[in-house]
Amino acid sequence: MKLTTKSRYAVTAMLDIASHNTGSPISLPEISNRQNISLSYLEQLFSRLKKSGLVDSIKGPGGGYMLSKDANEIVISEVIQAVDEDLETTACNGKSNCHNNHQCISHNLWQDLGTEINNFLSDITLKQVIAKNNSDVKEIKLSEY
Amino acid sequence: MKLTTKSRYAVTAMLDIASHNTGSPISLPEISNRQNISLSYLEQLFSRLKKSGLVDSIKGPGGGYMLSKDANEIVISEVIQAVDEDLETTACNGKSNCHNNHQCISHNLWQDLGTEINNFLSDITLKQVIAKNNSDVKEIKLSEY
DNA sequence: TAATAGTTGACAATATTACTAGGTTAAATC
DNA sequence: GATTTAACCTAGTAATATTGTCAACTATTA
Repeated sequence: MKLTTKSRYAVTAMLDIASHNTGSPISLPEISNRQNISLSYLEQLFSRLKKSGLVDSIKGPGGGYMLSKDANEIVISEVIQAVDEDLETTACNGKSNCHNNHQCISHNLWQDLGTEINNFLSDITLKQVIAKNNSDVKEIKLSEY
Repeated sequence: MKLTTKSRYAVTAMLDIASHNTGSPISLPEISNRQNISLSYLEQLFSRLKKSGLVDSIKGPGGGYMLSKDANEIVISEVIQAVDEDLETTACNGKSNCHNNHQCISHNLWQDLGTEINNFLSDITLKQVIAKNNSDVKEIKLSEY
């Protein structure tokens, strides 16, 4: 699980579509204006999102992108994984060139932590984030979902 | 909260020190060998970690770095924040150039999510990660801490 | 059906960040 | 005091993120 501005842009854009879900597609220029993300960059991100099957596209005037499934079926982690390839696993992990125990241990520690973060982000859907926001609650608490 | 290889290297290195805590300092060449992280890169990371007050250093032969406080007082999030400056907050956030509501809403959505991730990583200390690993449990579950 | 404008899609160029290489300074041992 | 080991500093290179430009496609409209 990698978490950068790229991830944030992708999630933000998906949230934008989800919250403007009127049945008709949302164009990238719209999202670019609303979210202050460069159009070129959005195009690259949505190329990935489409390849991952998270959005469908329609060309021409009135076209744009739509969520491929319902907003409560798309979790944050899959959006992130669509645009940010995973962190490389360490060279040592499971391979023969790891000579001492301590090395593997430390590597596994981080891997487990990464898994945990991933689980965390797999529990939150686009819809949940938006619903929570609409209810005017300042802080989002996972336990409250 | 930003999560990259840089973060992972820093956390791994800190875990390495914490798990070899014999009172005497740990040198970067040691960590470099055990964790397969380039020495030069470790030096840069530890420059940040020291500035943030997470480690103390001793020069010369037999020198190295030590945790500045106990391993159960250092949480994962502060290690990450020491080496990876925070994600820039969006240009719109709280400023006058945000003209429509949707924009701010979407920005806040991500910010809240970021806060939540940060809270999550603030609940886990170096010591907890190591203890969990020593107990031979495959998966780490936050609820079990 | 031809022209036009809105839109996705592909590719090059720039900016930022990750990572490496080499040298300098401080402390310890011989 | 010379040598070794380590932190510390400065610059360079490689990779990635971000932006800019242009081509290809599609619906509308005349």
